[in-house]
Amino acid sequence: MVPLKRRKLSDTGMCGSNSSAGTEPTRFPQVVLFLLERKMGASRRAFLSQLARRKGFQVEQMFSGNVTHVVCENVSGDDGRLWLGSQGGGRPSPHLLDVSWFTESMRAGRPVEVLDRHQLQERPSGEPELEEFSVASYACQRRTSLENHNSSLTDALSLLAENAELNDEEGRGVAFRRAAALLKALPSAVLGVSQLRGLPCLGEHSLRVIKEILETGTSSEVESTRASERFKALKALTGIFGVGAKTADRWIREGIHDLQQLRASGQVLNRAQRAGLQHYADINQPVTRAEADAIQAVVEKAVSSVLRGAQIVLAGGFRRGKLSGHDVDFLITHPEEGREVGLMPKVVSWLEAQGFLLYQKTTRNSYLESIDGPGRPPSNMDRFERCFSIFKLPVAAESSQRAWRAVRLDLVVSPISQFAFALLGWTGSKLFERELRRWAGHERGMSLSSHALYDNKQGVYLRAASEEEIFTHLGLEFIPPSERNA
DNA sequence: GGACTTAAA
DNA sequence: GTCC
DNA sequence: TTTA
Ligand SMILES: Nc1nc2c(ncn2[C@H]2C[C@H](O)[C@@H](COP(=O)(O)OP(=O)(O)OP(=O)(O)O)O2)c(=O)[nH]1
Ligand SMILES: [Mg+2]
Ligand SMILES: [Mg+2]
Repeated sequence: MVPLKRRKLSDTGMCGSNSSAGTEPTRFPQVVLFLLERKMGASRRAFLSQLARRKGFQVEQMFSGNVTHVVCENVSGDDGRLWLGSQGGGRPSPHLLDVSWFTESMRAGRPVEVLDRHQLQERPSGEPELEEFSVASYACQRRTSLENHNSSLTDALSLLAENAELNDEEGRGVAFRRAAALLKALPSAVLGVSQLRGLPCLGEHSLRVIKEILETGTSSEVESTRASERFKALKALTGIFGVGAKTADRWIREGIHDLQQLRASGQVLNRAQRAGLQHYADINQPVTRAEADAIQAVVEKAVSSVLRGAQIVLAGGFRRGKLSGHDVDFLITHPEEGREVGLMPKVVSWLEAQGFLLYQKTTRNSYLESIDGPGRPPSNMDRFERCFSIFKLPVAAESSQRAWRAVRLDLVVSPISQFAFALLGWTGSKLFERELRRWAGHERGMSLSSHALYDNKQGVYLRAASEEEIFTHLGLEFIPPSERNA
């Protein structure tokens, strides 16, 4: 029913455990052991290390060129060699051995001769001990916390995704986004591509990039893209609020590659772009959680002074637990359906009157519903839904400096009947939202937006008073906000 | 060879 | 680029 | 075309 791809993961696990010094003098100076922690586990590694030292073996805590014998458990030969290569070789290669060599040597009280059967096999030896590790196809079927065990890999794939998007190749972009998101969801660091073959979203190209990074530390494609003039120009220009991939591409074709050239060009900018250019440096500086909290206090004051009982919720990346973001997102509602009507212009006017808004664009909601709709009266004449703004946030500063910074602020007003959809839609991540909607359409024949969930087969809207109810409608396990960081 | 999230301006 |  |  549910698309699910299963495969074994030969787990990893880098060094970093602590253990006591040797208890006996070294009896076999020609043998220096190193026990690979990955898959063996820190406590078993410590136990085996101590055992070997009591028998007079030299066991190194850290891998170095002195090591002659590397002992592994449940690690494939490919992955073992990959790990060895990543240690920066150059010296004669040590033996890569299965734990069977170790146990036989302990029993014998001396290092036994290395035989073929001791060499690391292509297949991990303790097959039954391998934990089965399944990865669902859709990002909305799995948990993705902020704890990322593969950040060098996901950074690389995310850059390729960004580059595709900047070049107006959305399909390619989302493919790399999905590949990156899959690695973000893994419970441990990837050791070798052999662990990944068979997983969804990882094709030839992504695996090639991953392999190169595991073997050399970097990807030549990623680094050449990062260094390319086109990528740098696209990033600089789309860093302007109101400038997307197509406008940036046109400007580059006209010889405009940076802000200086743009200012000198006399290009006619729209209002959003003029504001974006004026506040370029501030807007491209990360917003901290403390700044988000400070803005929340102001927005709460604005909202409560124009409508008693109205409620405001921090959404976006901060609701997912991020410590910084590119903007701050708030949802506003009222427990009594309809009381929120006309609220957005009032809140915006209050903020403007207080001098808090450097820029704002308020957009009307023309969302249409039928009698079976989400349960609110029609007539959307004065339903203002969203406000994209630039907030003037007071900050501590020297007397010679300005005492504020610009922060992108998004406000959303939602009727309580649609609030769960708005909350789900505005909590993200962006990829998580796309995957939810793709799941809804492809697997359930439904259409999900930040206003409603529509059953295309029954021809009815499905009501929901909470995010949990929406997941239930979709036949998905509930994923809490902190686990939606796909 | 086509889909790839959905909606507003 | 990946999947169907 | 850009934004969420
Ligand atoms: N469906 C859908 N939702 C989106 C899209 N872009 C953004 N959203 C939703 C999910 C986001 O978490 C939420 C807020 O957008 P933001 O651009 O502010 O992203 P977010 O807050 O996650 O990250 P940030 O820390 O601000 O960089 O809006 C989109 O293209 N489609
Ligand atoms: Mg945000
Ligand atoms: Mg936002």
